[in-house]
Amino acid sequence: MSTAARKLFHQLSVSCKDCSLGSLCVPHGLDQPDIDKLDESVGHTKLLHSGDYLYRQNTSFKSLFALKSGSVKIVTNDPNVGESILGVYLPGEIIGFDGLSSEVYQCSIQALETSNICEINLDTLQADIPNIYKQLLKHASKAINHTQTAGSVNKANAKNRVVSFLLDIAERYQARGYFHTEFDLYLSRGELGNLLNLTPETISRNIRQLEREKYITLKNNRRVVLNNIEGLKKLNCSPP
Amino acid sequence: MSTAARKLFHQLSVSCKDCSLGSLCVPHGLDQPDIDKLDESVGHTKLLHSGDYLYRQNTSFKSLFALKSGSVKIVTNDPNVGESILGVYLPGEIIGFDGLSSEVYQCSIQALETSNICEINLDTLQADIPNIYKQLLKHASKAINHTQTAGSVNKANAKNRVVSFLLDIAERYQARGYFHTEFDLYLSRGELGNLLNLTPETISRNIRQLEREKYITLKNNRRVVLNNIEGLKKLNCSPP
DNA sequence: CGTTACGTTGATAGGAATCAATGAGGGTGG
DNA sequence: CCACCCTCATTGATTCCTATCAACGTAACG
Repeated sequence: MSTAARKLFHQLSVSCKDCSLGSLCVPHGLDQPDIDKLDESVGHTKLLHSGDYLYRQNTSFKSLFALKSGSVKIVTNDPNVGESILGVYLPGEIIGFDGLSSEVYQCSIQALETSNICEINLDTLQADIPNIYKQLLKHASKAINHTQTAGSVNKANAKNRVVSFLLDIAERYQARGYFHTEFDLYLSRGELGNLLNLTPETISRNIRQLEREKYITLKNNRRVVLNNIEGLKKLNCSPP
Repeated sequence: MSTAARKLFHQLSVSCKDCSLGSLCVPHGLDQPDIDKLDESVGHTKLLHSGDYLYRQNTSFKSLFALKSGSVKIVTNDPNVGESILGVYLPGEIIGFDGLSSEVYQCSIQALETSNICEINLDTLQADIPNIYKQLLKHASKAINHTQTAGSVNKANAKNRVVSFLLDIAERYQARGYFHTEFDLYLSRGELGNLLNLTPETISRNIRQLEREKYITLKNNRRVVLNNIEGLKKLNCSPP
């Protein structure tokens, strides 16, 4: 880690009330005493590098986590099917619900880039902050809604699935106030295909066609610029 | 409603501690005082008939619900895509998480048969029972896991999707102690196709082929008998 | 500079969608 | 009670989209 990076990292180890995520994370809706209590239960920021695991499938549940910066993928490994990528998490999103019901993580979380993550230990929270459970329940609810709509993407053809994915990422960045018309795809064509139930070849063909149609521009194959978000949305509204 | 049915209905209006669902529902993990508090927050059992809505998409969130008997489907209506069936709920499962994060139900719930449903009013629960939030969070977590695995079914071919659906229903009945090798499909071929991202014709062809192969037996087109669950599981493990 | 993994592009094959026709069941009204 | 209608299910023929197979290009890395 470079000196500059180290400095940046330390800046990120702040308390919940000073955290740049602000209302995007769990504390939203809590009053000051509750946030202070939350602070005590939130461990130091973890630093993950690309490829590092936050936790692995079939290990015992320890905590929920809040993604502070970077991005990670959530994957399951079923011996019959192989590795399935279920989605990606962006800053401000809560990770770990997959382990809550059975006390064993049902998925693995792997960093797609350098990422900072806060640990939310439910045991130390105890019953101290009832409101925080309400907040977590809301996050879980949002996760359910997102997973469900992501599942219905499978009804669309290949092109619309790719477009839906790009728009989904853009909207999630936008909802959190990030620049949303240009971002890195930290997933390879193969991983995108895995996520969208398509082959790498089909992903490539459709991304290239979107580029020929001027909807997007590619930089170095991994960075995508959305030139015409409204056009992309229309594409999805009126299937060919 | 017949006299017998009315009598049955009244029998079902019992308190949480006497409910036949027992540990399958929310109270699991709560102590007696908490269950008593829960009882106060649980409204009378609602009776729904086939086609009735428990709630409709885009209406404001009121409560979570516990399905006591019967079955319902959860659907979303996107003007671009039309109606999408996201899944079915069986007895002991919690309904309504889709409305929790935004305070507006994101889906509709429609009864597939005569069904009894308990209402769980979160407002009256307040902060009285911190543990209940823990329980609800676990239910939400389970829902996330289920939705995710259901989504990965879309990677399979048509036959395996049908098999996965049948096995999923069977396992959920079994987990709750119900007879699980014979049950009614309250979904039409078209609805099954909608749920599994296939056409009614494809559903029909695959169901009939499973019947020809003796894996299942159909009664009146809607009732299915699983003759060889182990065989069905093997089918899914080793795709052709 | 070779190696390796990833991405692109083309040709072909396969599986599900679509189109079309018939069959079966359930309810309604004559 | 039966004929009719309407919806759903089934089955076959054909089409279309994506997977598969194959070859080549490209970039990062030691």
